[in-house]
Amino acid sequence: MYKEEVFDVTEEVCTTINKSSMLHKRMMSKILERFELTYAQYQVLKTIKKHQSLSAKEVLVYLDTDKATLSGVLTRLEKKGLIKREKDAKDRRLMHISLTAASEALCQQVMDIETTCAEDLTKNVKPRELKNFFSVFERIIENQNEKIQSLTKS
Amino acid sequence: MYKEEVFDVTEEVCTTINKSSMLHKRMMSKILERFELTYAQYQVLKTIKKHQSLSAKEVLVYLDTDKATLSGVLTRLEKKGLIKREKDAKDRRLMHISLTAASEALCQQVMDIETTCAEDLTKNVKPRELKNFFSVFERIIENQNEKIQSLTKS
DNA sequence: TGTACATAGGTTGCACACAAAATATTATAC
DNA sequence: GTATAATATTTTGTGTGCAACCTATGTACA
Repeated sequence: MYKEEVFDVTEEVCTTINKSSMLHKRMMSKILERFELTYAQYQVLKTIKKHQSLSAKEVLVYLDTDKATLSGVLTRLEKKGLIKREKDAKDRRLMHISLTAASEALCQQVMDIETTCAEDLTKNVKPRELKNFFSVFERIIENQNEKIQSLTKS
Repeated sequence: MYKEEVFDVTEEVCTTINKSSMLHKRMMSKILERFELTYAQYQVLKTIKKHQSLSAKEVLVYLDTDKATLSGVLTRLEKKGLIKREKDAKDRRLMHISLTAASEALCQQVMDIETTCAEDLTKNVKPRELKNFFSVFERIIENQNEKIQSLTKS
């Protein structure tokens, strides 16, 4: 009896996390709509803005995403004139990616809206509760990574 | 100072949720690989199994996903012989979707594995902590829905 | 020096997320 | 009783997620 309850709750953890993630993407998409940006594109812009200039590889690490996906996103951003790509003079495999003046301003504008919005999401959560929430979440993510590791090996 | 800290943490909530969601999909994809199923396909099978037979519309409500996406998933599942689609005799707009003997067994097999895996994800989380975790999460999701509502109206 | 390996990045193919439009069928208004 | 609106589902187009493969460049070592 007790065991079954644990199982149910545990499985609900996953569906809850997925649901919330989906909602967040929907929210951001709604916000980004009028800027004609997708969420993935915005994340890339934000990451580059934070570090001034990055290689594609570095963006991959920061966003924990896939190079094939990123490649497409970068192509579209470049086409829109929101990023510049330049080959490294020394190591010609490397691409230096940086924002343009237009995207600097655009990105900052969205970041301001995002901050305001994000603040509302935890408006009725006490700091102490939020801290515990993170503590549990960190353990879950650690366990997820472990599980993926063990599944990848076998 | 304090305010900035709150903002940072809040924004981290979103990235944490997204990260965990991504990890869960990766984990499930790894598990489903050898069954030649995708996570979306499995979710649809599981939903139908739980309710014996559903219309596409009903599956949409349960999974809170998109009808265009679902249509494609159903087409692929039917092609693999894992679901049957039959038009309702009275209302010929409705499709009754049900599992086949093959997919009943397949789905149960995956569900058993999933249960075992999901259990591990909260292995080092106390029941009380998990309860609080959910309590916070419910509020966040409620806030997300509110925010999306307000963005959709304007 | 040359060969094997590693690394950064891109391309291709399949599946999914989602908006918009199309299609088919039923319900409602008048 | 026919025009109109509503509903269920599919189709189309763009962008993303990801595995597999390809290319170009750099590094290590015999």
